[in-house]
Amino acid sequence: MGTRVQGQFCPIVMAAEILSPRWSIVILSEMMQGSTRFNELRRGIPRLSPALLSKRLKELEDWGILDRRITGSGETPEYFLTEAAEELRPIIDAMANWTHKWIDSRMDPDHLDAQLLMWHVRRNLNPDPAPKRRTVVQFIYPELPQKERNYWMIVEPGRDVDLCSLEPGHNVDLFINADLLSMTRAFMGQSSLEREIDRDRIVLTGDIGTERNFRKWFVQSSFAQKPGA
Amino acid sequence: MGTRVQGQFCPIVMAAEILSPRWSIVILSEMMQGSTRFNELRRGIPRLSPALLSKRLKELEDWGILDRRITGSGETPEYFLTEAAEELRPIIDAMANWTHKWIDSRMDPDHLDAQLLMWHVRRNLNPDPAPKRRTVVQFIYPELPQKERNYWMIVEPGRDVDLCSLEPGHNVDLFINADLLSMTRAFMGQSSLEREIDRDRIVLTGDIGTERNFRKWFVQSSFAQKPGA
DNA sequence: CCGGATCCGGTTAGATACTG
DNA sequence: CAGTATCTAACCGGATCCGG
Repeated sequence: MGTRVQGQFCPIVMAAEILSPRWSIVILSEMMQGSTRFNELRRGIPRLSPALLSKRLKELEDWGILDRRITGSGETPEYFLTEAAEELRPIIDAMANWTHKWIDSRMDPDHLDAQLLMWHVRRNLNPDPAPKRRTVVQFIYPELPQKERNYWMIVEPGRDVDLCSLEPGHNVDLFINADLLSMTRAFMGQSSLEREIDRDRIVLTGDIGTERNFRKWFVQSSFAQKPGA
Repeated sequence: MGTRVQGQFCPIVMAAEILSPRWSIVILSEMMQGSTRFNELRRGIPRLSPALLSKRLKELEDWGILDRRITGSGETPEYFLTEAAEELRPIIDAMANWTHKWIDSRMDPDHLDAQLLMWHVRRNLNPDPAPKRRTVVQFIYPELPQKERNYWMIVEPGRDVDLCSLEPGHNVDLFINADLLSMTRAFMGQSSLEREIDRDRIVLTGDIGTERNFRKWFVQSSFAQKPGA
């Protein structure tokens, strides 16, 4: 029968007990976007340790919110949302929209995180039209100390976009010099890539075809355009 | 400008950061039901320590989710929901309905809590028609050890219903002998007071007029009747 | 009484390393 | 790939105390 509620009569207190532990709703959100494997979730949620992920998955399974299955023989486990979890989807979506409307503007311009931003930009990058051959884009944040300044995205036809913070050793097709706050606001939707380029806060240099492509590939955070924005 | 988000780009992660700390959404829920004063919230949320309440109120104020105001001169502070908080109301309501639908049934019959149940029953009691004079109802859970067995509710016209677990020294008008699980299910909506009385799991003895009244006063948890039940 | 602040022991979470 | 193990830091719960 799974985990049971101990003497609670207020549904909000119970809901909090289930959904409040750190990362629980983030894990559910990630699964609602399609992840089913342990390491897929790890990749999808930076800063979540495997120990805690393991613990949370067990808890959520015990609550009947997700289902751990081993599909084939010799297969590794997969996690699926139950009907109860599906009915949380509109709630979690609403929370995301609420945050975008009321909290996004409170981003602290003094504590931005280039690496995490790049991670999200890569995740949202939609390389369409696909390049004919491997294409390398280098992001440069001149204001940052050497170690956090450079990021490379490698776009190869038929493969996931790769991100690294060490020189990958390929020719760079496009350089993007950017102000970190501007790139952040362009991604989050308080601004846009085009506007920041017009204002010279983001400067694209290099192959003109790649530049044209990249402007199409760059996709804002999926919550940037939602109603209430 | 209040608290600021540090380098987060996923709105769900941000929402979790704001709403996940223990009691945060319970406090908001309580305020959505009308509480505005510190001790009103304390009374409304058993098991929440004043220290943590104070901390959470400050955090929520910093996020711009509630507003601390001192209305008159020499007045004590009052807390009010901001517009951002109001837009959380449908989300919190939806969470409560979700819990009722998917989690209520997981109540552990071996770890019920009579005192907390009585606290909620009192809170939901609607003494209408009001009695002419002070009326005392004694709840008895024969299965429980002596110390947790008896509760008294004192209904006086024009006053809040009072609850105590020590003999209040008044004549008792109505005795309610009940099975704890049955009373719990009657309150939570998996059953009803009438049904449990019919099945003799809840037995009312004493003044017949008070009995008739009590059957009307007893109100189920406000979430018991919601859609999705 | 109201609105907190302080202290302390137990629980939870994060970082890192390691394993079948 | 899918987790454990271990250690430390942060957070929480409960009791107590304080000033108006």
